[in-house]
Amino acid sequence: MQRQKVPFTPTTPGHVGMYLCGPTVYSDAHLGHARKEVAFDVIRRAFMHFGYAVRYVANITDVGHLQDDSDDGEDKIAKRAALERLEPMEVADKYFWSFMDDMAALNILRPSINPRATGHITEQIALIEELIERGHAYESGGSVYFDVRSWPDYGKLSGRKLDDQEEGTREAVRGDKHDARDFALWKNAEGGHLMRWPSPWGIGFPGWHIECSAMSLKYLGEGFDIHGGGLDLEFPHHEAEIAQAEAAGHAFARYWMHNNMLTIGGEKMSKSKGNFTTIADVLSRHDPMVVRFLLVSSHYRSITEFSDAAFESAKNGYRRLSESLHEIERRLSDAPDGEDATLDRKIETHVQAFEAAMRDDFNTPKAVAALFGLSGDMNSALAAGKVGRATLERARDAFHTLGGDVLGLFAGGGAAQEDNSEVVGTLMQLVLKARQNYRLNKQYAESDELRDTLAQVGVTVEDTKDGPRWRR
RNA sequence: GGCGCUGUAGCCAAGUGGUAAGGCAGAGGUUUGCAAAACCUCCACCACCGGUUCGAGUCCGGUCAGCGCCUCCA
Repeated sequence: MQRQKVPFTPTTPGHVGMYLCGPTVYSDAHLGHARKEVAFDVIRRAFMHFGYAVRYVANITDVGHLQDDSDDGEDKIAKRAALERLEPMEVADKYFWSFMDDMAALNILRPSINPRATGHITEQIALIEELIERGHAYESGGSVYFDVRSWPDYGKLSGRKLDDQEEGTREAVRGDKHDARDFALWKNAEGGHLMRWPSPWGIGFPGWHIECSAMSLKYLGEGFDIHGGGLDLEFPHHEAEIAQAEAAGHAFARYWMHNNMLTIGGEKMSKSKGNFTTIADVLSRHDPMVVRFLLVSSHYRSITEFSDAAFESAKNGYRRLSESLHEIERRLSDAPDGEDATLDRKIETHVQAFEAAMRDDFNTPKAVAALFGLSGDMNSALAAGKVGRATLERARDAFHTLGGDVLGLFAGGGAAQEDNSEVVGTLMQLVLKARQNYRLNKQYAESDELRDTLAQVGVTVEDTKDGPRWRR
């Protein structure tokens, strides 16, 4: 708990246990979620690349927590349920599955364990009972609260002191609490809460923070390695998780990692501000790999600004990399045997630069730069002539391993033409053949017209030594 | 008010005290029927003012600007 970059040492050699705070499933996920998921997915992939076995636990919050601390506050899932005329669990499942679809599209590896809060009510109640026994929590009016005054360490993660905090409106909603800053472990479900469970304190539902303490300890064990999440969860969510676990006598996460926020026009993208773009919306307009590339082009701890220009830039940059890889693969078909020692050394240099960057707090922008270095050297060499098969294979493998396996780019070969039907492919062949005939007859007006028309619908035609090529 | 972060080229974005990675955009050239792609070349008074140092974008102090958390938020 040093609030700085430190070397990582796993609890169990060769193994890494990671817990990631997942979304509350009550509406479509937005780009901010994508940023977080991609950031930690890359971290997980990097550990795997360096030979660690990773157990990756990412939870789903499907209990509707309160909009605020007042007892009559509506919970988000219930609110949505009323709006969509659905059962609360129907809402949770609907957005759970849409979240899963988004993650799959973004090429996020599936979690080893994907626990849901509603499936771990027993564990949460057990943890609350431990806290009451140890005198760090108290029951009041059918609810249970954590007594922050009883736990001096409260605030150590976010570096704050209780007495410095602004109290403001929270005084007004103190309710049953002894101290305005105490937070709920269990809430009385009076007032018609739809999601409710029996407990030693009556019918109710768990507080927001307790699920993560209970589930991470259950699946990763005491003193597990890494806990991650968005920087906006550092306080109070993660602070509360630590207090709950440690006050109950359980060693908690040893390393904390927080991804920084996405901004639009300099302002944080957030649900409450309404200035967000859903992942589904972005994916309808952009190649998911371009989205990933954009996210990975800035460091996870930096604030990242989003704009149309950023997407345009990412699109062109990503194409440069994937085209380079494609060219290598094309050249492989008639490559001469042998290798090029000088080029091999350059490839090795870039591979090492990439790995060094990833070892240094997962510096993906630097790693991406190494990929561009690899691409540049290969393009240069290929422009100058033929390159030996062994060297081409080495470069291709580097692209696949680093860009593909570690950064998660190049999924599905990275081909932008994958979704093209057989019909489109056949039509394009005919059009290109017709255009070639015009060109051979020097009827350039006609051939250019075909090319221009295709360009208007977003199809680019390129004439190469090996014949015409097209892409979208 | 408390805690914390950021300010690097037109845009995005790295940067461990030793004369500023990378990408996009732009300019010139090679190639091309013309393009596209690719290749070659070019493109930074590191917000401002002091200080420490042989040497500071990097450390310290201050100023200005912006942002985040302290309430649900990735």
